[in-house]
Amino acid sequence: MNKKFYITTPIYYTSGKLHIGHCYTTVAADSIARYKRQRGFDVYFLTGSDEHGQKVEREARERGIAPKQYVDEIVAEFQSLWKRMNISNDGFVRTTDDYHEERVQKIFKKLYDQGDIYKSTYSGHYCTPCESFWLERQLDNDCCPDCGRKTEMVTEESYFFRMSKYADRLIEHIKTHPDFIQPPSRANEMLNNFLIPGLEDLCVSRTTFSWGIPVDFDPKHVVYVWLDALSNYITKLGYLSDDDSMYKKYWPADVQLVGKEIVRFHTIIWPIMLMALGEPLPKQIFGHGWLVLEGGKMSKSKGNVVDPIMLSERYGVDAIRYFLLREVPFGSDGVFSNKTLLTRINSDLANDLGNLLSRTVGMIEKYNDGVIPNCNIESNVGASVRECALSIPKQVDIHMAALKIPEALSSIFSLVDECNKFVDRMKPWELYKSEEGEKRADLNAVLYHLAESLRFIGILINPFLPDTAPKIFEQLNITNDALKTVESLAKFGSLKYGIAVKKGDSLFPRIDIAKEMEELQKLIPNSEESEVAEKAKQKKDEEPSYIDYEDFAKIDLRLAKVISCEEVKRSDHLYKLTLKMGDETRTVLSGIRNFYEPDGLIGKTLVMVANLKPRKLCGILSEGMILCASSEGDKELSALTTIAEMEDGLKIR
RNA sequence: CGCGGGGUGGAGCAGUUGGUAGCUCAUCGGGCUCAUAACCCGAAGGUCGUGUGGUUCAAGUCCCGCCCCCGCAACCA
Repeated sequence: MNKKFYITTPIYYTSGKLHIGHCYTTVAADSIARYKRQRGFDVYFLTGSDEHGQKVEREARERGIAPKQYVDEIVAEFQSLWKRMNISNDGFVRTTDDYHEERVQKIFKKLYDQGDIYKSTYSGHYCTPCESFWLERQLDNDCCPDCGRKTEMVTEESYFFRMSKYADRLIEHIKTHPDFIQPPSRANEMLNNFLIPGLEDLCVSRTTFSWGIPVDFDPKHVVYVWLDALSNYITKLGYLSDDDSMYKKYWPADVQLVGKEIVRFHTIIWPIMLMALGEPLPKQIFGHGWLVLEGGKMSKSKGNVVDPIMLSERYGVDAIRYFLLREVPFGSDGVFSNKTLLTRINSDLANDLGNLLSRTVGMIEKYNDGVIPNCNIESNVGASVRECALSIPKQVDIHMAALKIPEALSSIFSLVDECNKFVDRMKPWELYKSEEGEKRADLNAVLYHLAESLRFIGILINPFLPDTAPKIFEQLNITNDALKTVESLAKFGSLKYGIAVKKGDSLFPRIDIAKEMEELQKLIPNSEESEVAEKAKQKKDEEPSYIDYEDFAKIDLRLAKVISCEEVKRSDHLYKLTLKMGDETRTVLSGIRNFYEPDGLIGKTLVMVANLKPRKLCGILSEGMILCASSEGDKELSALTTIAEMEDGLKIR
């Protein structure tokens, strides 16, 4: 009987498109799953979608469709993305699936019946228009940090989960199971910040919205989304159902991959839920780092393409997988930029791996009529290659045991490296030219060792680059499945001789990075900024471009008097201005906090774009824009006004 | 204020229990021609944020002080 291995990704929230970061988590989980399958484990790999909650409800409403219809569309996108990325998940759980909802209700009921969930009252600062509760410290002068309106104290009945009861047990578990939370720094974080200071009971029901799983014995409440979402890991396996054989077989999970932002939920709420249910805890919660965009924050202006579909269409799925797996180190963050992506693809995949296959097959064609030669496998020639090849599987295993995927890949590529050096050292082209039989044997040995090493590489790389490995086998014309297994790596020299190789396309075509960077710039769909910048640059070089008067006339410029000015709490730069424009009053956000004190603005009459499409920023609707002059890099800035004092509301033309 | 992460040759990073400072990319020089202008060899480049601080025979590594960056933390209309 094979050993089982259960691995999960988080279920992703259906409030928008998935980006490269989600791909990272899922590709990592996929590689681990494939790796384990390759070593003979009975693997179950689960991913899915988290579909409930207020945010989804609201988005659906804005689009005028039913929540279910909305999530269906998004989930279809998720699934097609995973298909495209070659994700080999065994299950896909949706929190709107019947079985899930039913089992979550059972879990809730069970916890309630045994007294771990109890009904009580919750009081908090509530913003009615936003339908949100806020904590004392989140408030902005007793006002909602979202919309700025006054909040009120509201008391309502809610269900609470007795987390406090299990806190000590959890602390104990974390301390006695050092592998439970990985990397260990995260465990310290959880202990110091949350567990040791003491846990409060968690409010696990909501009545402020309805898009969720109703509490079956008290249907005006819906189950708190995290309770709902976390349960997916066991509901999918049939927990609390008539047929829980899957659950019995696979639970507890061996690895649960999560992004660092949700480590907290997975290492506190989730284990406590399981303790309360009397179920075993997962063996490991692994909080991986993030793929951050170059420059730190969101930086559309840097012009980085982060749409995984577009990237995979351009360079191939395996190139993207390779980059993700290689670039984010164990437990910390990796950097994404177009340049690092392209450099990585070129140097590792095209120059080293792709080229090695290409030159190997090329030489076999040229020097041995396209047939893999026989050779003495104990010859001195290639001893270092054999040694290297035989040592790699173990290295990979060691790294993978600690989920150090980048290091595992690096080990595999050290064999690629060794082979490339081997070629130069042996100079097969010279061996070929000499007529002596001795050299002929050496040449055969070189060719054979290269081909056999590529077989090793193909097998080892398979879990990470599942499209590439078969291409390697194809060109080497390896058809026997026994020669594609990890078991076959115990011995160097199993590759059959006398078989004709089949030269094929380059595994990874080399990319002209400079050209490609330009292309990418043009393709960025969400970065008007960079396009605008580029166009502006062009214009500078060429003649000025004119707009018609009608174009100008479209802009409704007005004088507006500042009535009030306050800081937007959730921003470092923004002021919330209240402007008077004749009879009308407008709220406008402006990023000029570093240049003016509120008193310096109040009473001033400024120039404002009055017909700019309103947009929400920091949760506040901004209904216009203030015009300012500013120097390069915003070193200096000054708001526009009129030379003579004029009445607010006047049109500017 | 807080909590966490970090500051190592041009860029991105390794440096386990203290013992000659490494890797990838980029740069420069050379070699080779089987290969995807790829591959191989070599070189230059670092007072390891800082304190003429402490411990030590010995500190990137341990201790202390200081400075800076980043995340937690919904952002330039």
